[in-house]
Amino acid sequence: MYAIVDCNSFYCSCERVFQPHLDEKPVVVLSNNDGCIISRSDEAKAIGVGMAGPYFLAKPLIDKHGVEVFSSNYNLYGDMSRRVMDTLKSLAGENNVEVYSVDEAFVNLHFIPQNKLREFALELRQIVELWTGVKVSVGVAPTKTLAKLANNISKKHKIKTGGVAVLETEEKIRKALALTQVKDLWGVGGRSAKKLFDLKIYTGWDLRQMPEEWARKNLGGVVGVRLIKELHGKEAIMMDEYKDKKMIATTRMFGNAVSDLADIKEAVATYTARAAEKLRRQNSAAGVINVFVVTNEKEETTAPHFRHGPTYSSHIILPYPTSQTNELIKPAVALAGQLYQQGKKYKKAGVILSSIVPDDSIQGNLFENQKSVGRFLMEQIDNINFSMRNDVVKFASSGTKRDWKMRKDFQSDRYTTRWEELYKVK
DNA sequence: TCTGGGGTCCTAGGACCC
DNA sequence: TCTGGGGTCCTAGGACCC
Repeated sequence: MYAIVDCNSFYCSCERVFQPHLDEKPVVVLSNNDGCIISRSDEAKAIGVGMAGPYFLAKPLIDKHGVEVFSSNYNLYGDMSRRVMDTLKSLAGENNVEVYSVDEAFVNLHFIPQNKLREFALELRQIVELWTGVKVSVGVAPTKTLAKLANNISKKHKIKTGGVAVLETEEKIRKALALTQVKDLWGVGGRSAKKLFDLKIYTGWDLRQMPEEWARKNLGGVVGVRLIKELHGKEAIMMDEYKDKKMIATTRMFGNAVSDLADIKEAVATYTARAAEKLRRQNSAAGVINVFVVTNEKEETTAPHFRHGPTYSSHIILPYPTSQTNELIKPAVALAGQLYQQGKKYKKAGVILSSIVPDDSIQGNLFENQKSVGRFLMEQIDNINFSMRNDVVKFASSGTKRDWKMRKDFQSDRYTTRWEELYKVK
């Protein structure tokens, strides 16, 4: 049996831990650049604030009801996430916890007897809240897909379920599936949902009746087969141990559209430095660097209400894999220079590192002289930047003025990761 | 005026090989 | 005019996730 533990309105909950007067009040958290709404408290949902909608559209509603608004504070959320995950690991054992996202983890419950499942799930829930201040919902079932389904149920009926739903019998699974629309199943996105709807397959139970071979042909091949199996309670998606990332990206919208090559280069250099830090944190090196820019040109698109300009991208295969900021910034900035077109306005840029290998197994290139600033210097920079403020030490090409930096008009303090922003009791 | 930012896995099809 | 039958590796793009 598996549990999925999911933090309720995670980003909002993090803000509330340090501003308890906002409990029971409507709260929302915005994406970078204060663009979209990415987390809503139950009270905000009740008022009718939509998910992932643009902030400016929801603003009248938000003002009318006095909804508390926060810019995203990823330093805080990242640290709170670590605390929640550490708590789960201490209760269930490190090897039984798979961190699935910033606010979700699967827990393998093989060590819990059938008649104690609910008890243990409730304990997880209570202790996480006690130790971190974050409320979670727990779904328990024979497979990950069904556990996600149980979790949806526990969330939808918080009061009745106590935040915990356990699907341990065929009867309960059947009922739950019959009450669930296919689009709400884990692994069914918009495209498949529409296809299924056209085929008159409406509920999870309907879908479970379909043969695996049908799913192989009509529902994304092996992906569809796995889904059907999981709905039958046959485990097809196993616990995953932690794996290094195969791709590392740092991309941002600009606060304002920029047209200067110097600004673009500055942004790309900064993103590269950030991506290189992520790379070093997992002791990897990258063999390919990809840079892209997005203009604000109008473009014919299938989604006219959500207009991005065209994306221009290009990549370089590095002479040898590296994780050193200076070795990555040079080609990245060069790519930015190639992509840049005078007279266009740019609203976004990004850097993607791929062909990632462990950095202790870097294959030397016979023809390149691998003289390096050395990992030592990188480590020192990372340590200083981490323990002090961000970016006390940075590369000159990252610039210093950053006109292109994003908007963050409502940011809370980084209570748990910066001494000078520590939560003040009095 | 203003619309995140990450990731994963899978498949199809092309290039190339014998 | 006729034109096999495998393989592998790589990439782009689709679909999905939070």
